[in-house]
Amino acid sequence: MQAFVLHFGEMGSRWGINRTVGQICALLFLSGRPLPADEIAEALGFSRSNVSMGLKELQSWRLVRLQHLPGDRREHFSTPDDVWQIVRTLAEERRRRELDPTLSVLRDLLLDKVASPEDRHAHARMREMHDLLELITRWSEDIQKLETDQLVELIRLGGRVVRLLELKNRLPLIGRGGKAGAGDKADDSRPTDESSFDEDLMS
Amino acid sequence: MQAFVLHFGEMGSRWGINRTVGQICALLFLSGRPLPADEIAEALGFSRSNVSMGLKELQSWRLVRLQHLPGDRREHFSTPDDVWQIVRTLAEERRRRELDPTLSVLRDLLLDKVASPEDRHAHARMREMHDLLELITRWSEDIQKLETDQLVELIRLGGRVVRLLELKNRLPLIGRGGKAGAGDKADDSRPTDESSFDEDLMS
DNA sequence: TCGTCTTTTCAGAAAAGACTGAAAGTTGAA
DNA sequence: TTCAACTTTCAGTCTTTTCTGAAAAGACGA
Repeated sequence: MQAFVLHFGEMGSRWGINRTVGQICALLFLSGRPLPADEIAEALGFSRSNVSMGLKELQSWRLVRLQHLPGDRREHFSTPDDVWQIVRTLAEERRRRELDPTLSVLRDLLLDKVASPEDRHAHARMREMHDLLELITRWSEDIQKLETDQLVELIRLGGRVVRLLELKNRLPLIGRGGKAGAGDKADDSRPTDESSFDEDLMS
Repeated sequence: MQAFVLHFGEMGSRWGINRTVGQICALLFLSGRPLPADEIAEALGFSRSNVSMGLKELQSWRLVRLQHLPGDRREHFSTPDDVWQIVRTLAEERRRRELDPTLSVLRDLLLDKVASPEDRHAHARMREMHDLLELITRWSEDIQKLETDQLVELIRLGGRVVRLLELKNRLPLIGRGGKAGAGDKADDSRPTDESSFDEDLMS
């Protein structure tokens, strides 16, 4: 447990969240029961107030839930039981905090007039970035709608699709170069090379 | 350009990379041509040596390439032309730096003997975490094998699948047997409960 | 080889961030 | 209402990270 908690402390500090927060989260995750702040402070060797800060932060990430145990006035904290739930919450929160604001900045910038040829290039780059982030945002929103077991299957499916394509590439006699395929997405108007992929998949 | 660079500086500092590095990367991305270190320093208002550090860091992330322009002794730097390439490199590098070490720690910890019932629970949690991370690692390795346009299609496909399932749920007359799926979890190898998901998809 | 142009390194200044103890705030039972 | 149990806040300290200028190291042409 020691090692796990310390590792996630380190990991935490590579991300936005700091060591304290990482460790608290790891501890709560491993612990079989909700813990009160003072036990956390004792277990990790942090000051009580530091733990209080950390817990507040974790709550803002929706990673810990506060609950009251009968016969104990102290507040107890716990992470969700399901690892997948934790990861999903984390992903969603990161999207909200990082992707969304970035997209919003990009949208604004794309409204500006292009003047110099230097700007022209920069503008085009921003659009590419914008489109990419929008695609990912949309995808992650969709993903969030799935039940966890469906999500797991979708991930496995992804892997299988890749391996399938890979296999196909090794047997070039089957791969004819296809066209076809009706409109798709549309939102970015360019005639993406379309077809090939889903057609291959579905066949 | 100003705004874009500043924004990515901020974003950078929320991630592991620092403001300087984020700004340098953003600047190179927007700039239509490779830039020498001193131009970067001037454009961003950092000291020459700071830029040198930043570039070194960016190179360790494989996000910038060094090149020599004819007739100029200075080294020039540029990001890949393709946004997708950048994001993919970033993802791969993060996996290497964050997921892999974590998995390795978890694997080690899972070898330890379980003693107390407290440990029992912690052990189980670590296993869940391990399995999840392994699934994601595998998936991301698979994903990396695709050409960019295939990847884009796969992402779109994912979204479409979700919307399809969602639609199906809204028309319960079609949806026979809910949930399904016997054992889930567990490593891989065995014939995963298979069916339910992809069968639904393919039909 | 030297001299010039360029990059890297590094010790320490400056800034940012984490952490603490003390004090103020909150809550619920009596 | 008061008190004790508990939580939060915050000013200040300590730690870490970032950034700089000066100096060393490297590269190239003459």
